[in-house]
Amino acid sequence: MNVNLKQLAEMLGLSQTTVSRALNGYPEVSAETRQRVLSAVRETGYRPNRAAQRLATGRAGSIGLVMPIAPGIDSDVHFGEFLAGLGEESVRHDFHFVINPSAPDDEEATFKRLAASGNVDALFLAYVRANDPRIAMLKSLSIPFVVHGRAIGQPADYPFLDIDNTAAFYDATRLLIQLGHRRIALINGPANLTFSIRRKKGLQRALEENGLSFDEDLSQHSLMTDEYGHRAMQRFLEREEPPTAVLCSSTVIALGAVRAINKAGLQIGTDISLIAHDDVLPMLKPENFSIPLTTTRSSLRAAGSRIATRLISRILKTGDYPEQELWRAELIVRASTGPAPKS
Amino acid sequence: MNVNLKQLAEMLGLSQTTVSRALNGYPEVSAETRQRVLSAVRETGYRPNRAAQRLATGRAGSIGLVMPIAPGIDSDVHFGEFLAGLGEESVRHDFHFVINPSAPDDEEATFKRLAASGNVDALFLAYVRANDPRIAMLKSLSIPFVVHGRAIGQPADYPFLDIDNTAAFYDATRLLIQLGHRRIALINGPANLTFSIRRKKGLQRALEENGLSFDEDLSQHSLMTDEYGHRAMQRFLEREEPPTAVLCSSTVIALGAVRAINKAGLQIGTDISLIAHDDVLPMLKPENFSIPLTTTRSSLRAAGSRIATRLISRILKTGDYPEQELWRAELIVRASTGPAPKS
DNA sequence: TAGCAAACTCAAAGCGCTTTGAATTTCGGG
DNA sequence: CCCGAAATTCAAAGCGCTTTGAGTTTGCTA
Repeated sequence: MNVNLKQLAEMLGLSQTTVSRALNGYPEVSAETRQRVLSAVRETGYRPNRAAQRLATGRAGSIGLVMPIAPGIDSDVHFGEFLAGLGEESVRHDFHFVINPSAPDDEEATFKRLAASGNVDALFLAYVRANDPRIAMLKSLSIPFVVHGRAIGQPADYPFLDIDNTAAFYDATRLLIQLGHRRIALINGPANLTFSIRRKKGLQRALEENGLSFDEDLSQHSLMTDEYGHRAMQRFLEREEPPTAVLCSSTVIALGAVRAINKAGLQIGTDISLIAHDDVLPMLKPENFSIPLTTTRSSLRAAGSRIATRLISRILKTGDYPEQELWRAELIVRASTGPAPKS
Repeated sequence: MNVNLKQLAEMLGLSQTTVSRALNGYPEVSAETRQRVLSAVRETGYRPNRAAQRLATGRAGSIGLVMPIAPGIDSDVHFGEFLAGLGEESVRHDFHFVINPSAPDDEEATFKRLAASGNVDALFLAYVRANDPRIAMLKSLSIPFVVHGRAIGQPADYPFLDIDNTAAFYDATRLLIQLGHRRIALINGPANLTFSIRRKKGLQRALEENGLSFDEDLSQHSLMTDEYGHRAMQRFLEREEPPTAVLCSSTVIALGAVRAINKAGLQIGTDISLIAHDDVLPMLKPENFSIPLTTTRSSLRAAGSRIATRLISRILKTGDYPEQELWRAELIVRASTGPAPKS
């Protein structure tokens, strides 16, 4: 049914070489011949077989991701948004992704398999953990890669794109301190992920620089869902001296936190201040909360798009991009922050 | 650096044939030889090149998806959850996905390209539209596929998995009617998607069967985000005779609707009843809403997993699954539904 | 009109694997 | 101790493409 190069060439009375060259834009084909080839392609609906192309060139036009998955593991909203960013850029260059699901304890092996399979031209790693062994492994793999995030406790000598999480939460905390807050709580992402660690550090640093002490009990780690946000906030509010302000690592967490605050009959922005990190999820905009949320903003989608750009330029050897980028999150003040209540 | 089959065979003093057979579990290899081969693989870290394998066998161990994407298009939370389901099952069979981003108006061509590329063994289609031309196209493609959802206005003579959306919203509406509600609003998904159309039909049918008329003005279509849910609900509440009950096509929509209701000073479950469709997103559980939500429930993730199962069994020609499945959503009554207020 | 570079086109090799059909070895029975 | 069947192993072809190195035309210049 489907035509292949050989048949196409035969139909045209040309050699495979010429047809291939005509298609791939080589200069040594006469304009007339190229036209003939192109219109034959249109008529027959010829599409080159990617596997063969891949085998011949060593390039596949694809980016590989490993998706940790297991019956118990929840999907992460943020993943979809990131993917959208990757896709947005990839589609321009006719690239695709190969997503390899993997049991969480088998991720390294999956990466290796993916790289060796020849199915992908580049790899991408996210959800970086503190001293992440996967990075060293990627470096050993001789295939381009970009890390979204950065490890901690090992030299940053690999290509990455990260946001300055420490600075983001440092700034947020400073704002709260300026408003008079003293007890500032944190509902963070999972404890082993570096962005969580850095955000906590940002909070801690700002507190200490202002002569305040960091209270470990006011810091919670959890999955970034509504439910956990709610639970954590509830627990904070049950304390003898509840915090007067809270930082949330995601607007999804904030959702639950806001609910807990409302339930407790407190008013956001006056009784308690809240700042969330905003990944710019289209599903959930901080400005649409009943009390619009003050946020540290950095678009996850933009990050995805940028990483695709860099990866693709590496593969195609076009353009020249910095190997390491640290984006600054914007602090956007809305109504959820206000002066600390007099106590 | 990486070994290939030829080198491996050379090292072992065997032919490529034998090594290949040993690896792929063919019976005509002596147990001893097989052991030698396997341990050599372990030592060298040999991984077969998938592109070559693909070229030789015609199979790749992959499922192809087309992801519509463009700078303006929002990512959909539901997509990630579905992917998790697909992944959960795929990982068991060492399958992967090839995701091809595509401009929305180029989807058909992208499907064709994907199928012809030889990169995938099966295709998957979601977000079915009313009279979706993509289905006819898939049928013409001679590659297995499963549709998540069903078209309307064309024979259902293709493999699909869908939930009975009509029945779900019919049941939900009946419950509301039994509770005395007469003005029931609907905040639905995009107007061109078949699940939206069917849900509306369910509502309509239940109303008419009970001698109530369907009011087109009480039905809104929108993207399934918090923001649109909020906006739609707000508009409903501004009417002279606001509805006493509302159906939401997603818990994400419900989120915004609840907010609008609260803002209007109304009490959910007494002043106004709400039923949402629950895709079982881990991020947002209906039982955790401040007033737990009555829902029609059907796990999107389970659907993804099931579709992967069917697709893979088709590819591998193992097992035998029904070609068409219509799942029933469960109606789960919680606190957000109550008797209609006396007016 | 010969001669030469430039412009085209081609045949064939090779990417790494599977699989066919044939060759070789092993083994039990006569 | 030979023979045919069963058990192993192998060489080579082929999957569909790119690319090298060489061959053929064409268009000018001298």
